[in-house]
Amino acid sequence: MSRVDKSAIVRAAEEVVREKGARKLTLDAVAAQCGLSKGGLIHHFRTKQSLLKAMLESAIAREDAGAAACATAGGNLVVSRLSSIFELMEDDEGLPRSLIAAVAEDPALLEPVKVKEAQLRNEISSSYNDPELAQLLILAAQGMFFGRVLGVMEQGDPMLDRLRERLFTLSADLT
Amino acid sequence: MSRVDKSAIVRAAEEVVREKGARKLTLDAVAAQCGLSKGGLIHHFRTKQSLLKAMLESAIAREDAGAAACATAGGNLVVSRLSSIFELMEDDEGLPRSLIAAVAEDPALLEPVKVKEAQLRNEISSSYNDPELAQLLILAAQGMFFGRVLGVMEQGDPMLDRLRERLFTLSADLT
DNA sequence: GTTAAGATACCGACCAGCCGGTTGGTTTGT
DNA sequence: ACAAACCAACCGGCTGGTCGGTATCTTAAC
Repeated sequence: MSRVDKSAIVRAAEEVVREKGARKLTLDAVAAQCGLSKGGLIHHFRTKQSLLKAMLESAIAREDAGAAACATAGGNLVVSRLSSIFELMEDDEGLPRSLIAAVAEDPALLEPVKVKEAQLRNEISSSYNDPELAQLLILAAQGMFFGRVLGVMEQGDPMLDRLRERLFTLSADLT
Repeated sequence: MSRVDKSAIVRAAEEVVREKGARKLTLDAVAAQCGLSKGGLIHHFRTKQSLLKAMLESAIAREDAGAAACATAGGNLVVSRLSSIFELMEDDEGLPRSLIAAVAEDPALLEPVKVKEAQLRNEISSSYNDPELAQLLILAAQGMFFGRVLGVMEQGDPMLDRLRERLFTLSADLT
């Protein structure tokens, strides 16, 4: 076996991003963070892009888990999706922004996100009798997500809470 | 006077981004694109960041002009804003994505966007008797914008058109 | 139980290309 | 003549990736 496994490396990479920002996500930095030499790191991820991909997949998995948890807790599809988006908005500070930066520069990384999103759209289309409205609610939440994560919206703004509330009440009315 | 002015340089930079992507937006490339040496370029923009800032401001100005045009054509505030967002979504291919990448890595560039957005929120708050709903409509459009620009949503999707339509009908009902 | 052999994990020095920015000079406009 | 515009060679740091080697583990034959 190995002293470190891939998931530990991904966590280390996330840590680096959180502490130093996307621009400083360097192979040396990641290696140092998880107590590995660059050679050792490269042994696990042959290229930086593959590491980015793993980070993206990890993030997606986490978000999915959040949504699933809320879904079993009784929320409908849209409500649980909204919850997971807002949750993601709260806890991690700089990680989402950095992932956005990475993705914006390399569209190839998006593939997994794309399929997840397509799945979600299908589920919505077949679950609600006004799927467009349901879609729009999620899109609004995603808009808030980007606005918040990129720093356009202040987090202290009470407007933000009101909008969040409103989204939930609107989505509760969905059938 | 000079053979080239700042706006020409900004246009050249946009061209580079559109052709080669954000990662390849290098001072040499921009200089070459507008027939200037790197030294000559640096004479106009002392640092790369200042060039990025100019690009951002130019983009904001364009989007504002679009919204203003629609506003004088009779649309209400939200409608004109939606129009300008969708317009931006259509015409430029890789530019918005690259600007997003730049901004995500350097939050300082966001300041102008931030104030514009704050202004817009204020106007909305005092113009509609359900400002939250108006906000949500714009946020949904922005969500679509990000989804489309980052490549998560396919542009051929008929769902996209339906959502756009729906947003306009909803915003037409605003008072 | 021991050992030989192969594979896997890891190390760290090194390299080559890229890129932002500097500098010292030349041209061009007034 | 003076300044602004511009040029082109150069520098230095950073970074992704390579490479030749060592250490640790697995397997299996004896």
